[in-house]
Amino acid sequence: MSENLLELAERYREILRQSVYLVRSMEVEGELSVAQVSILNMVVAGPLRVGRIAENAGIRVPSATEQIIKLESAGLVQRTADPSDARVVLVTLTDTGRGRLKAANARRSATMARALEALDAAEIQAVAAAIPALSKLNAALVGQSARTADTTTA
Amino acid sequence: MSENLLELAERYREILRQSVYLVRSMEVEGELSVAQVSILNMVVAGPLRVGRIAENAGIRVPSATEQIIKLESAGLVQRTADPSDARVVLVTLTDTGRGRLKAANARRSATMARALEALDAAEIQAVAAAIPALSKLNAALVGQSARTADTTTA
DNA sequence: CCTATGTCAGCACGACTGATATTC
DNA sequence: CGAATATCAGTCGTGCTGACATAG
Repeated sequence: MSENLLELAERYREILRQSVYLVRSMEVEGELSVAQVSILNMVVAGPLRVGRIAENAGIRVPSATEQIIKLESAGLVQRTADPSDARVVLVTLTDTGRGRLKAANARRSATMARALEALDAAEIQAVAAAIPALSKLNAALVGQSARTADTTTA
Repeated sequence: MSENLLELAERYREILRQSVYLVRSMEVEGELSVAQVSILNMVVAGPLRVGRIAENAGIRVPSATEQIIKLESAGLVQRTADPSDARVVLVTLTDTGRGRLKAANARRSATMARALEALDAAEIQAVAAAIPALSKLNAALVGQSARTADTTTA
């Protein structure tokens, strides 16, 4: 069994490797970057503190701060102090940000959907059926690596 | 149907977004990077020219050159002129490179396999069943973006 | 002379660590 | 005062474009 798992792991790793480059190649001049879309997608539901954004994104707080400042400069989010704790900065999506995010998401999803059209019904079904498992797999990987951050930082 | 495809596209994009960061977080100090492993994996089967490596990796030739030079400095590959065409540089894996690659692959696959163990049998089956479809999906994405490279680069 | 192949130079983006306010 | 939160400064990795050298 561990044998089969290892083989599956290798094959999925290869898929992932390709995907990393594909995601990069989906970037388009003048549009929001993947990093930016990721953050904006997080604050669609409501204001989030910087630390929480970093955690969700799988990056360190300073990296999140940097992106957020860029997004603020572009007028896509707003930074406000948390009234109950002045150390905390809450990031809120602006209307402009909402619009740009929607457009970026639409374009990216359309690109992906177009690629999905190259698959036959059974293959599409297979991808759809795997989504929950892949999501769980990602969660397991997060818990596993858990970065050195937790123990190292601060 | 296009509706369903769009929804599936969105969900898969989310998986992908997470994966990009997870791949990064799998990096370990002092070990080969993803970029390097990718290239080394290509030359396991035999010598490859720089242009071909770039193409396989989904990067531009200068980027490939840079990585390859680093790998050569580290003694993991060797660059030799193609006897039949002196413009061509052939990249060959050294024994050292083979060893280091094997170790890196083993560690990464083990990490992935450990995460897969968090899944139940049905979920593992779902992932395994989706692999060919995902592979095809990646291929479709490659063909689609096709980068501006082809027409732009001299 | 024109094309193909690869390399060099310089740049952009996005992550990281370490150090520093500010607030609790 | 120590811990938590965010930011600033400086660095690194890895990609890109444009210019260039060499070979076909």
